[in-house]
Parts: sequence; C-alpha cells; structure tokens
Amino acid sequence: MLCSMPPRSTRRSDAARTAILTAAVELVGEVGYSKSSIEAIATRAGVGKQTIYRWWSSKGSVLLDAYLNANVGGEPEDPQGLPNTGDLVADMRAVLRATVDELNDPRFERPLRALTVAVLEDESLAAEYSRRLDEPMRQMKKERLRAAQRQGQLSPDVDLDAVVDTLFAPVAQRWLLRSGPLTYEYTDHLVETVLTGLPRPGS
Amino acid sequence: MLCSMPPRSTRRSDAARTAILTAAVELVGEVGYSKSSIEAIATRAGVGKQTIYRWWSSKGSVLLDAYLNANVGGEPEDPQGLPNTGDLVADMRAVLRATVDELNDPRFERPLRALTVAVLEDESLAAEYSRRLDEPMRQMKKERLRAAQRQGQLSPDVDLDAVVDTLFAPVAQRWLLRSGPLTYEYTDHLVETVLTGLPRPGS
Amino acid sequence: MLCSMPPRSTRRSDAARTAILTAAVELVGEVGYSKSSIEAIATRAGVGKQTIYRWWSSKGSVLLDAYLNANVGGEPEDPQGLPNTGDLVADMRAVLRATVDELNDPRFERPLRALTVAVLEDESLAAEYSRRLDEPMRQMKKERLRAAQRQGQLSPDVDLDAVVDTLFAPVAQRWLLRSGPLTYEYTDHLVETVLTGLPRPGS
Amino acid sequence: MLCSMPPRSTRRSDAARTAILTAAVELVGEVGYSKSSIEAIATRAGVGKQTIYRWWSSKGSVLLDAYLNANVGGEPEDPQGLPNTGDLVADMRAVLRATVDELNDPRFERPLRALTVAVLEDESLAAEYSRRLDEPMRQMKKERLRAAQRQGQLSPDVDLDAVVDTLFAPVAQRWLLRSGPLTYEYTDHLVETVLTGLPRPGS
DNA sequence: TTTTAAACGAGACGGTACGTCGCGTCTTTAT
DNA sequence: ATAAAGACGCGACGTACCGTCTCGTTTAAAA
Repeated sequence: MLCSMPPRSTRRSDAARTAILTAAVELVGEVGYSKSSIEAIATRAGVGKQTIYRWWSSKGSVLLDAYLNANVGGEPEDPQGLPNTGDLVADMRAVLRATVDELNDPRFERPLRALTVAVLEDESLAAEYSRRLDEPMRQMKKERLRAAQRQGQLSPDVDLDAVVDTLFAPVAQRWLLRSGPLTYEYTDHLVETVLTGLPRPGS
Repeated sequence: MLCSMPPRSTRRSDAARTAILTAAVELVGEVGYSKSSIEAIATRAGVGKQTIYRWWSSKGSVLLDAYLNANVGGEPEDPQGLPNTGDLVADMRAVLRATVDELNDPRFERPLRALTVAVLEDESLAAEYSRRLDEPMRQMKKERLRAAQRQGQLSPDVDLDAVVDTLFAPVAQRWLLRSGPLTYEYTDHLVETVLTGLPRPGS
Repeated sequence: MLCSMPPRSTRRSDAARTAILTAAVELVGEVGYSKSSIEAIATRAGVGKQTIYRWWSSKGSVLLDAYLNANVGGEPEDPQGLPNTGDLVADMRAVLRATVDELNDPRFERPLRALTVAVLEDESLAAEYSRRLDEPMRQMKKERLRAAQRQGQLSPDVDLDAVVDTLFAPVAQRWLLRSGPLTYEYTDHLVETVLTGLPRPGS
Repeated sequence: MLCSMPPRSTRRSDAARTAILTAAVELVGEVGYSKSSIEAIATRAGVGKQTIYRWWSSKGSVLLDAYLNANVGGEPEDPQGLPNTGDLVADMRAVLRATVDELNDPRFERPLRALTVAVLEDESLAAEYSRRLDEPMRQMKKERLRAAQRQGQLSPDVDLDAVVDTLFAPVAQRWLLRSGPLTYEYTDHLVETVLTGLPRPGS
C-alpha cells in the first residue's frame, strides 16, 4: 500500500491525498502525536474518515508518508548527497550542525518526533521507516566516508556503519530523550572525539 | 514521589501502590504500551482507577515508577557499579553484552520500550526519567572510565560524556528503531571502534 | 422527536431507537429509576452509550419517549376517548377504577413513577411531559365532561379543568406519595364527593 | 434512627447535627436535589462524611430532618392549627393562598421539591414522610373542617379525607408537575368548586 | 455521449477508554 | 471516645475516538 504503487488500483483523488498529508503534519506540529486523532486529521483535511482508512493502515503510516511528502526531493540534507569539500572533519561537523538545526526547529521536530513514537510502537512501521528514511540517509553518510577513505583521510579498514552510528546516534538519542541541549558545541566535540580517535597516553 | 516527602499527606496504601506497579509492568509486558489502559492496570491490580489518578499524573509516571520498582536495589547493571577487572576494553565489552542481553529479553524490553514511548511524548516525564534513571547510569559509566584514566588506560583529557554517548547511544538507537539486530558482534565492534580510536593511515 | 421532523438529519437507526426504548422501560421496571443507569440501558439494548446521548438529552427524555412508545395507539385509556354510556358518574367511576388498576400494576407503575421523578427534577422535561402526556389526557377527560354538559348532567357554568383536577389529582397524589392504599372504595368515594357536590344541611 | 430519638444513644455533637441540616437545606436550595451530594453536604457543614452516615440512612432522611428542622415550631401554617374566623370558605381560601405563596417561594420550594423526589424513590422514606409531615398537616385540616361541621357549615356526613384531598391535591399536583401557574385565581376557583358543590341544572 | 462503478464527504453505529465525581466503608490523627 | 479528614474499591458519568458501515454525490473511465 505504501510501496510505490504506480499502477493505481482505481481513480484516487490526489487532492484528498495531499490534503490529508498536509493536515497530518500541521496537526502533529500543533498538538503532538497522541492528540492528533484520525478524526481530527480527516476533519481538518475536509475528508471522510474512510478515505484515510482506505489508503493507510494506521496513523503512523500516514505520518511516514506525510513526513516524506513534506521533505520531497530532498531528505533533510541535500538530495545530491553530503557535502564534500575534501575535509572530512569539517564536513561532518557541518552535517551534524545542520542536523541539530533541524532538530531544534519545531517545524521539523514535532512531526519527526511523532513519527518516531509511531515507529517505536509498531514493528512493521519500523521496517518501512528503515527502508524509506533511515537506510537512504545512512547510504549517503557512508558514501561520504567512503570518499574520505579514497582520499586517504580514513583507514580503509574501518567499519563505516560503526562510524556512522557513533557520530549520529548520540545526537539522535540526546534529541529523543531530551537528555541534554543540542548545541554545536556538543556535536563539534562529538566529531572530534570520534574522528580523531581516543588518544592514549604515550601514543 | 519516592524522594523525601516522609510526612505523607495522609495514610497511603502501600498494598495498592505495589499492586499497581506490578500490574503495570506485567500488563505492559503482555500487550504493549498503547494497549495498556489505566483502566486495565487498575482492574488487574484490584484497585479503583482513582487510586492511580490520585498518586500519578499519567500512565508514563506509573511506568517510570514501575520500572524503577521492578529493578530495585540494582538498576540494570550491578548496584555497586560497573565491573572493573583492570581491563577497560574487556569490561566495556562485557557491559555492552549484558546490555544487549537485557534488551533482547522481552521481560525487560517491553516495559522499557513502553517507558521510552511515554518519555518521548512527555517533556516533564523526560526530565524525571533523566534524573532518576539516565543520570545515575551515566554516572556509573563515567566512574568506570575515570578509573581507567587513573590506571592510565585512557587519556585524562578525553570527554567522558562523549565517550559514554558514543559507546551506548548506538546500541540504544538500534534497539529503539529496530534498525538492525542487537548482537555481541555489533557491540564488540563498537567498543573496538570507539576505544581503539579511528586509525588513520600512517599513524 | 416523534412529532413531524420527517427529513431526519441523517440516517438514524430505528432498530437502535426501539431497542433503547424497550430496554429503558424494562430496566426501569426491574430496578427502578435511580438504579437504571444510561450505561445499563445501552448495554441491555446492545447499543453504544453515544447512540443514546446523540438523540436524547437526559435519562428523563429517554423515559418519556419510552413511556409514550410503550403505550402507542392508546395512552393509558382508550385512544378513542373516555367511555360514554350516558351516565357521567358511572363512567367516571369506571375511569378512575381503571386508573388505579394501572397504578397498582407494577408493569405500568414503575416506569411511570420513574418518569415522574425525572419530570420533578427537570423543568424542561416537565414542559415536554405536559405537552405530550398530560394535556392530551386532560383534553379527553374534558371532552367527556363537555358531553355530560350537553346531555344536561353537568352545569354549563362549571370549570372543567377544576373538575378534572379534583377528580384525578387526589389519586395521583396518593399514588405518588404512597399516602394511602389505592382502592376502588377510595375512588368511588371521590367521584361521589366531587360530582354529587358537597351537601350542606338544609339544602 | 430517624424516629424522634429523644434518649440520644451516645454523646452526639449537636453542633454537627445542626451544621449538617443547615448545609443540606442550603445546598439543596442552591443546586437542587440530585446535585446535592452527601460529600458536598459534609464539606459545607465542615463535617466528616462518616458523621452523616452514622446518624442518617440516606440523603432523603437528612432532607426530611432538615425540612422539619427548618420549619420548627410551626409547620408551614400556624402551629396552633388553621385559622378559624367562622367562615369556612374564606378560611380555606386563605389557607390555599398561603400554600401557593410558600410553593412560589424558592426558599421553601427547592427543599420541599427535593424532599418529594426523595420520597418518590424511597418507600420507607415515604412512610416516614407521611407520619411526620403529611399526617399532622392533614389532621389540622380535618380539625378545621370538623369545626365547620360543628358550626353547621358542612354536612356531618361528608368524608373529611376526601374533602381535604380534593382541596389540596390539585395544588400539590400542579406544583409538582408544573402543569400550570400557581395563582390565587386557581386556588380560589378550586375552593369554590369543591366547597360549593357542583350545581346541576334545575337543582 | 452516456453509463456506471469507484471514490468521496458525511456521519451514525457498537465499542473502549478516558478522567471525574460520588458512593458507602474503613483507617488514621488529633483532640 | 468521637470527630475531621480523607484513602479506598467501585460504579457511573458524559466525551473523545476507534474502525466499520451505510448513505447520497461527484467524477472520470469504459461503453
């Protein structure tokens, strides 16, 4: 249902589809995930409830589509990939700074948090999320690291997935659990710690 | 709630309190967070709904207390602190392995995931969670790292918070979003990547 | 509700309507007014609570409709009007005897008492009750008295409303407050006292 | 418990008793019967709930005591009995006028209506009500009629209970069901109709 | 073109759970 | 010893949404 579906089963109203996705992001941005009922989305979209149930299996599904729809043509970062100025550390610093900018912007924060809540509660939505949002982003990040390897800025032996995780998961975690402020200071520090390596005495 | 307040407003039933917390963990373990209604918790605890509403402000609050109550005397790891055999890498490997063991055990996983969902949706619960669960754990971890610094296994200049984050956030993130399997292989790799540092060619 | 309004707002389920009214009379007949919760009516009717709240404003409203519905085509007495054998005294005696029969029959007594309680507590329900139950009955009674006037059995000057009140209110009052047994003896006596007039010595 | 109780069982706080009865009348006068909870009465009286439950069996019982307490030393009319100027018709007219004055005065109306609702729903309270309120009043009325009989204004054969009923029940009924305005006109008319007798043509 | 089948808006329906109020009982604290 | 205070298990309140199910009414394809 969510997947591609180019040969549309029957005549589907694109106006309704758009209205629903827009209403969903807006509503979630205003009142949060759990207070955004399907009824409320339908009402705000000027749509019958059935039209939602016809095309999506859950509120989470709507939210996933809505989030993707809102960031069309370019997932958070640039669609063409991460910046590559030749300086890996500087580039990653910039990317992480851009990430915290987004996560600190309520217009992005609220829907993304809502989507994350939905994902946590629904295993199959999690798979969908992984495939359509997480994986593409991870590929972009790994691509940038691979370039750095080619440029000799990173050992070819390093596990790229591990590097991506150690760079981005701390930010995601701090954002999700609000365990601390999301600042450039924090991310810069993180980049340094991870990419510079942990110095041992006498090394 | 747990903290101080010895002159309780009036006599509170400890039987009811315990029954509620127990029922909450059990129920959440059986049917998940969103299907664990307060009504169901009350019924299973043999308690009136009002008794829950009287002492907790939300399902999330109950869950937090319930989780802490279930792990009394010893938060996930040892209460006395993280193991210290003198070998930092080996010890952290063990700790992370223990962590994935827990996260793979439904008896811990379900309630913790439920609690996390609640925390994501409720800012003030997040603060409570940080203070009572996250921070104490972080202190234990930093304590172990500080010992390593004293033993000369870790540079005294390193930012301990950043190290803790890079070690544990990736695991938490992978668990929460189910973006991959939680294996010893993954965590061992992580420890190595983080604690060994990222080697650069020619270094 | 019964009256007019043929272009119903949207499609209303007549099955639900009937089930609710039936359940209401039954329940009230079994456990009395105050113990007949809306919840219980809904359950017995196999209906959601909201379906009751959607169409009625209070338990009393339901009861009024239910009472009218239960006595369709013939309010307590004959639908065509009160009997007219040509003998006013005999006819009124019969009517009052029929009334006490009903009031002594739990199947009628319980719902009617419930309805009356509701009416006492709710001014606007009282108006509805007056209009739809009390007034029609009063008209029938006055019609019979008017016939008696035409037949020369009753002075044309007499206030028919006052006569109706003096004949029926004592019975209603005795029934409501249970201030005495409702017997033929009592009502016969009443008819005689009222219709024969109060003889004074030497008249 | 309800009955007179002059030999008080134990040391009972008269302050509490008075506070409760006062609070009950006031509350019922302000918000009506069904919204006057026992909790609210207790709170307003500055009394523990248990103190109410200890001495009364139901809200209705409290209300009955409260009503009697409020009208101490003189039930509605004069304690010494109904007025007797020697003119029965004039006196009954005056008594009925006084009655409608009371029933039109919210300070009396509200508590009395509340009490009546309670009586309708509770058979044993009805008995209590009859014995302590209704009967004494009826005796006074019959006493006045008996005096009229002695004075030759009323046939000695007439059934005094029936006369009392036909005079007062219509007013009570009209008040309870709000089936019409309670005016002097109405009661004067009633007195005339009942006491003058129903004239027939040619008598 | 006309037909016709679907998707659509609207919203009623049987339900579940919400968070609150009040019931009548029971226990604790402070006179 | 009695009263205030109020927690307790319980049941009902009236509301919000759930997901399903008709209803007419568009509306755009196939006939």
